[in-house]
Amino acid sequence: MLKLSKKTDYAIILLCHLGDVDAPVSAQEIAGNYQLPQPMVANILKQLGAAGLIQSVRGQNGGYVLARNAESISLSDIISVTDNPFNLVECAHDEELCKVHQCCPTRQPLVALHRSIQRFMEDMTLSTIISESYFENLDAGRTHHETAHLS
Amino acid sequence: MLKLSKKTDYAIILLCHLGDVDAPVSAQEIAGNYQLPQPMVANILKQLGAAGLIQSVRGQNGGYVLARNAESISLSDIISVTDNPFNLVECAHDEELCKVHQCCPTRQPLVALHRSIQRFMEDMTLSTIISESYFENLDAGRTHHETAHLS
DNA sequence: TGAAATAGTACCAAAACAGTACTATATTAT
DNA sequence: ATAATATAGTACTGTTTTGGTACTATTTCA
Repeated sequence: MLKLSKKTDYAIILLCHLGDVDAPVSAQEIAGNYQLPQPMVANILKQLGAAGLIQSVRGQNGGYVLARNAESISLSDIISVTDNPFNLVECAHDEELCKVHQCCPTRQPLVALHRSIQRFMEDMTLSTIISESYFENLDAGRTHHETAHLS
Repeated sequence: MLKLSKKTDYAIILLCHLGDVDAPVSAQEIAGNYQLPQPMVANILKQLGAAGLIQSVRGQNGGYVLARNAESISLSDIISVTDNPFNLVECAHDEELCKVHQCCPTRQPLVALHRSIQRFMEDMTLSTIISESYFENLDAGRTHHETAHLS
């Protein structure tokens, strides 16, 4: 349906938060701050950890921190973990999947659109997202954020 | 999952075909031509007709023709009919859906991405798609249009 | 030792997707 | 007239994806 999944939506919020602090942050803490379902947040963090985008600290006072700096994490990286790797049309990566590729009238322009979106998402890093966030500078000291993508 | 639905995918193929001929073309004819499931093709054509993108001619020798010229039908128009109107995030069109947009850390950059994609899809008309598919037959490696609207 | 945290799955309900089917109506060729 | 071919409208269904929960095991610290 050409829409970001909730999982991706949440993941961006979580990563933005981790990009703002140095000490490990727990799933419970983030879920509480943004009013997101705690088990979902926990699962997404596990997944982001398994993918190497964040590092986990186990045990009491544990949590998660970014595994690399925010400049090197792209929106494309995030979506690849929480959705599948971006594929506007199936034939974008594998031409053989297109059963009418000999006479397909749409592959070329759709692949062009795919690549444009792909490139945009690769260029948009977590640090870009954080710095573009409108209220970030005004609100940096706050510890409680409300979420805006809850339907 | 940030992927075009089959319905949209098929719709683009159908409309490209209709943009290439003047006489009405039937659902059966197109389905046969592209090896697509006939009932699906018929349903999509009905939907495109109801939305005013194509005109129907009933009765024997009937079929469908474009209701307007190919320059005035955009990819955005098509997607609006066969999927829902494009919405990368729910708050992109209606800020009020964003209950607490004052504190949302991700809205701004995601809406920027939304608008870039939206604009690309509005600029990409059916005639563009048709002419680019013509290029593919002559020069399949030609991809220099790909970042025209998103960079 | 117990509380708090991650790790790894497995599970479930609701929604969306892809595709089919059926009845009714319109047009045309014969 | 009527049979054939086409759209109009809509309802249905199986499968996949999505959104979210639950459970067990392990790690760490106080």
